[in-house]
Amino acid sequence: MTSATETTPGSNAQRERRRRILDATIALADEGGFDAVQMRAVADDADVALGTLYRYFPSKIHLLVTALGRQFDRAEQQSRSRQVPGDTPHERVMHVLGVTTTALQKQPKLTEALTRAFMFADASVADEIHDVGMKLTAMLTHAIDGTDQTREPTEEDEAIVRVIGDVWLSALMGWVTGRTSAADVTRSMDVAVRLLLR
Amino acid sequence: MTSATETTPGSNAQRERRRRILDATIALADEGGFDAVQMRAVADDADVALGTLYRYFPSKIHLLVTALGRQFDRAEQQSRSRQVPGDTPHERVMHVLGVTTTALQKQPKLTEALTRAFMFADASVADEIHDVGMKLTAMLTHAIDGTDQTREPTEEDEAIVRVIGDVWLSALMGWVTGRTSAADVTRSMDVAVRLLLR
DNA sequence: TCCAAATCTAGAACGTGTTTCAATATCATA
DNA sequence: TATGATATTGAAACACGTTCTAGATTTGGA
Repeated sequence: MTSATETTPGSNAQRERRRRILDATIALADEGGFDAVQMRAVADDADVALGTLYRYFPSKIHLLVTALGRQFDRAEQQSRSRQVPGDTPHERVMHVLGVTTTALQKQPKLTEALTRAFMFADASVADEIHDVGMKLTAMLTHAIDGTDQTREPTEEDEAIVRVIGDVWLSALMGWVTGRTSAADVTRSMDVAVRLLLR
Repeated sequence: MTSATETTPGSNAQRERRRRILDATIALADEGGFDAVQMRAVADDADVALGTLYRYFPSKIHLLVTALGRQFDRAEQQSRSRQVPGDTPHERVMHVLGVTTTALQKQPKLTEALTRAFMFADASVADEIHDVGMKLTAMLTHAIDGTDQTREPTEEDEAIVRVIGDVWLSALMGWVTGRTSAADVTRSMDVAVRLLLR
């Protein structure tokens, strides 16, 4: 038994199963969105029994929100190191939002699946949701303050970041449900950021 | 055939059926929330066949979003006439939000059902969603400007109203999914309004 | 190495949103 | 009023999330 490949608990075989499940989830979501992530299909593709899938993730929502967390981790790792370009908080925040929105547009089905799961999550998924919220907050706060650390994040910064996150979620909701366009998302964010960071 | 009881199309019997369906929907939602609004139960309570229910409303989401629109109409009628108290836009907006949030808290199950439907609605419900959005926008714009009509709603007013609506939806989402408290909703709104109307 | 406990598998089964269909009822009009 | 079109009914059937069960298989400790 080699060890320490991950911090996830369980035996090697279990970590492997978990990875296969999340990979299958992302692949199915990327192809067909929320509806295509069917529990029987995930189990089949991941080569586990349906009961096992439910042992690892107690519901489709848990499964998708966990997958969202993993995606967020990867995106954050990519962006954390780099300095955010832009001379003002406004410019930097819009840059981060722009880059992210562009990335989401490239995998619209996946975005739809993960966003819907996030919206539908109830109290039993509070931990995972909180996790995702923290990562988003960290990303935006980092953008407001810049990497040069000229100032500490103030309480006001945090409040602004929360409002931006809310507007973003609403905009994403409109987009993934097909009621608005991706350009509308950018437009909404631009207006909100202009109002908040002035 | 007496006429002109409503602007809704169809025969008297059809308008009656439609009303019974929406009444049953609201009653079930008020008692047990989103999950309790089961299509078979709605059909039974409204004394129509399941197929008839689907002829009137093509999905559970359409049904609930239409019910939401009806509730909004009633709330709007109540508030439209009255002058919104408060000397500043901030005070007036917070008053409207406070009154509405209090009302929603009194029927948490109903709020949960209608909010969830709103969040889940896809493009096929765009018209109904747009309708609800317009009503909310009108209410908030009215509050910002006051009844005394000292000024026209500016483009900025409209942008602010949209952002407030977004924050409100996010806050409601957290509350109806049991992840945050009703007090958190008020707090979120207060912070957002303070940031936007300064 | 052997055994008990934990885990995994295959598959059936249940609940609820949605679809479908044949039979019946209602309506609008000639 | 008769008749064809339209609406309603009742019931069955399907899809997918979820639960449950009985029998392998794996695992970890004596």
